[in-house]
Amino acid sequence: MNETPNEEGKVSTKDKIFQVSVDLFSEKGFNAVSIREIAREVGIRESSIYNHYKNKDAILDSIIKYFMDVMKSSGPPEDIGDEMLAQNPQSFLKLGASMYLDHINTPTMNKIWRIISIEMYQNEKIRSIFLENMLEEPLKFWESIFTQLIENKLIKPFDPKILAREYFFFGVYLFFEHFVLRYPDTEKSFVDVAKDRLMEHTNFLLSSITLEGEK
Amino acid sequence: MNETPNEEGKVSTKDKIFQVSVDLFSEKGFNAVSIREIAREVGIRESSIYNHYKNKDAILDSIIKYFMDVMKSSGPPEDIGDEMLAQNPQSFLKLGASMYLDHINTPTMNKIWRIISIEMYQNEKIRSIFLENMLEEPLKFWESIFTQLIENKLIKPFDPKILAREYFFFGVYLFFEHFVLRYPDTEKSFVDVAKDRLMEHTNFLLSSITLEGEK
DNA sequence: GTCTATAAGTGGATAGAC
DNA sequence: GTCTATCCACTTATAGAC
Repeated sequence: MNETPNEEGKVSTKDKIFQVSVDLFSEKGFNAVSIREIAREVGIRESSIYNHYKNKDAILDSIIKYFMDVMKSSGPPEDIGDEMLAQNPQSFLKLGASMYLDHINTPTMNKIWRIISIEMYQNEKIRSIFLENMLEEPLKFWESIFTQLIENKLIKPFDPKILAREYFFFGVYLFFEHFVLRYPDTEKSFVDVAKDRLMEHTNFLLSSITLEGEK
Repeated sequence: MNETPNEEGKVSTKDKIFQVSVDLFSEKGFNAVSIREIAREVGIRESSIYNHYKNKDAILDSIIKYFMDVMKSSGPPEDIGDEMLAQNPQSFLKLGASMYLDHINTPTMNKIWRIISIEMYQNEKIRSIFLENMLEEPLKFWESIFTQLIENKLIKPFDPKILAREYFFFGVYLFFEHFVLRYPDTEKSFVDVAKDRLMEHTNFLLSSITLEGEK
């Protein structure tokens, strides 16, 4: 779980296995990677893997646990402050999305996002993590934001459920495009790509829902 | 390739293999299904499979070929008629999307859509089919539609590229939600689900871009 | 066109020496 | 904690009898 060297300046074998597994799983998918391949890449024999992880599934479990720990420790963007929401909805939508993306912008996290996108269709645990944390929870969050914006008469009174979907599904589309389709073929991180395109989408949405007097 | 019985009232073994493979691949993914499993389900020995298909890859190839043939024979929605486009853009957006979906609405095609969504990340042929036919080509089509609508002064003069994305991303999202996420857990076909939700999206977009006088 | 038999390889996982 | 050696289940695919 620890990617950095310890005090002796060495990376533990368990960490090496973790990191190599993240690399290989994200490239080929969990099933297409063998314990032998991981061991070879780490530089040990396959039987030695079992001194660190009970079995192959346990490696994937620890990767998902790492992912969830990072996501939780980053915290939701709810603490941005009500002042900005009340005074400048434009900035809130733009900044809120950026903050939501920033804390998942490391090479390891980007690879795990890819693993999630690959394994989602067959791994029920991964699927439910995505559904709850990357779909249902954010939709509720943005619905509450749009509800506030409407109550404060800062935007036109559309159905906040529809607004949340129109706003957030574009982010899911970007996720699909980047991690599943790997399109466009880019070396850039998801966050860097998504920020620009989300800005365009946010601007378009805002131009539709901002009250005339506020323009 | 032929799902219906022939004149003797019998389904050929090759067709059985095809259909069973579609069923199994769409449930478990190509790699997770063995030739043995297909043979068992068909009711023959695994060696007999090789009398009909050269190898396992050839089965998947024939499935993709079937998919492409159906897509091509259905034709693009460009022949809907310019009159409707000129006179009633609302109907065009709604009807155009429906027509685009209708010709892919069979149980077999739905299962192949699922296979495509599963194999896209690792099968370069399938990935490029999706990118070209389900992403780039439709985006170009809708961009040309919005360009016409703007030229005819039927909608506000937004950037047609942005409009195409803002309209079409929702369809890609629905694809992702239905075939990858399988959410919500539904027995309904993609088309039936997508039509209703696309209508909502189309209405929202139209409310943003329709000229005030036209409302 | 289907069968039996078998080849040749890869997979996850364990036992026990060091 | 790493190694060698090994097990056994399972994979795709082929040869040849019927």
